[in-house]
Amino acid sequence: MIERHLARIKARHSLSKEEEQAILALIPPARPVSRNSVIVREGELLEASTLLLDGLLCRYKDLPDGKRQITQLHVAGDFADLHGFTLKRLEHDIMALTDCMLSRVPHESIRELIEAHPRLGRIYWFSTNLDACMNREWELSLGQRSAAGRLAALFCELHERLAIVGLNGERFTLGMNQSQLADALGMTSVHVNRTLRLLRDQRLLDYNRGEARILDLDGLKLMAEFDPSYLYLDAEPL
Amino acid sequence: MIERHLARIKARHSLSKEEEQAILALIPPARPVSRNSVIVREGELLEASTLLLDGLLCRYKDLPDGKRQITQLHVAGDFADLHGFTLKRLEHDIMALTDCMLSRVPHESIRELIEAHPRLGRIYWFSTNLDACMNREWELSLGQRSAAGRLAALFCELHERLAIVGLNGERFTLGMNQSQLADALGMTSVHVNRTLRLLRDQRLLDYNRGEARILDLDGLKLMAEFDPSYLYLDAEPL
DNA sequence: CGCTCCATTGAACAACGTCAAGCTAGGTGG
DNA sequence: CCACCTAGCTTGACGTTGTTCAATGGAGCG
Repeated sequence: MIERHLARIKARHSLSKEEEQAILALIPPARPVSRNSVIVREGELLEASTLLLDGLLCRYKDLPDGKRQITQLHVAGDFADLHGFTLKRLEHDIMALTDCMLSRVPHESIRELIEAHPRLGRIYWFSTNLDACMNREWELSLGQRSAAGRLAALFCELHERLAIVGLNGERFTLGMNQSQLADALGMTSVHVNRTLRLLRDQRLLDYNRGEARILDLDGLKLMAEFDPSYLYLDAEPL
Repeated sequence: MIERHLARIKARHSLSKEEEQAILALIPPARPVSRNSVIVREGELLEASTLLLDGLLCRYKDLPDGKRQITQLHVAGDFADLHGFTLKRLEHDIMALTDCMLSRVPHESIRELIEAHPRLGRIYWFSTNLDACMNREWELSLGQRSAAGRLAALFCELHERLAIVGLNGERFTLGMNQSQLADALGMTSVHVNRTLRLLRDQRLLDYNRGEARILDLDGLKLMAEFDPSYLYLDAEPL
């Protein structure tokens, strides 16, 4: 499953044999983590970053009054908290949305890797910048798109990102219930339910108990005004 | 005005004399840019990053139907597009909200700097990760806070960030009109106007033609449920 | 069988957007 | 100095989107 991480990188940058070997040597054996486990707590001091090899994670922030915003999703191949390498503590939690396989990479190893391979340092820096691009796209969604547009944009993004690591297809498992979708999209679970029905009635998307099925990808893209350029699938060489 | 950039770094990390000198040597003389100029266009190939020494910039994304989301503001001392060092092209525009002083730092110089000073490399990586923290905080605002809460949170954040570079005080110039505030907060200018009146009537904030005056900072923080930990003013050593 | 979690639905309501009209301040030209 | 011009602010009336509250239903599981 480590190939998914390599695929994620190679979708944007070429890797020499040496670089590829260095990355493979970096990654310890994965361990399973079950659905709904909190992987990283806000404020906790970190000495390693978590690579997601299988399953789905989310980052979320809570307000004192109990409101929650899911700020990002992570699919297989993603480093969930590579930003922890420089931040040392996160300002959000990270939770497993499905059963997952995780590998903990010590910051010390990352530091050695990028000192030996400065270009890999820039590639991983790129990777955290790419996360920020997705954060900004979600800001656009939350601020400007309608409820249906936000839902459509979310599924367009996931479809693209899963395809990169070979998990493409019109069906995929999200594991999120409607209440969690609501927390990601800045709406209530009741309204998520109604908007999902709307999309189903329009034969765009079917979502049932954590299982997504895309019925009409072009229709979804149109509804979302989706432009995948923020995913940098045609990145410049580093 | 270069001290503002140093102050921004030093608010989170110590700098040795050598590192400080290396940064100072990096930064070319600033040039003025007038209000409403577009500094960087989406998709444009970048060979330098822009350091903001005075004034205010914003990043924004547009949808095909004309809706605009301002995803981040930059105050004096910020690198506006350091993420361009690895991304090479941005997925958003950058525009001057006020008359500004800018310095263009070639990517080649940045690369030499961080190869000579790996710790500065990590500090600048931290800086782009900090930008992402603000993006996530804005996601939280856009998704979960009320209109008044979003406005309050924006001004709390700006007050903190300006204080870091020595521009503190209850008054400051934003230069944004109500329509631009609306684009940043995911609402309409009409609703911004009404919400500003609400905050003025509650003696929390006075905003008049681009000039902000904070009347009751604690009250604003309460209204925003503001927690400044995402600004990392107590960062761990790198 | 009963429990629990989640999805679904309806009705009332609140928040925010839309449209349109006036208003104000500051700039410009005579 | 005044007349006018324009961008942006303000306000009201009304429409739409999304929320709240509460009840019902369905699926998996011990």
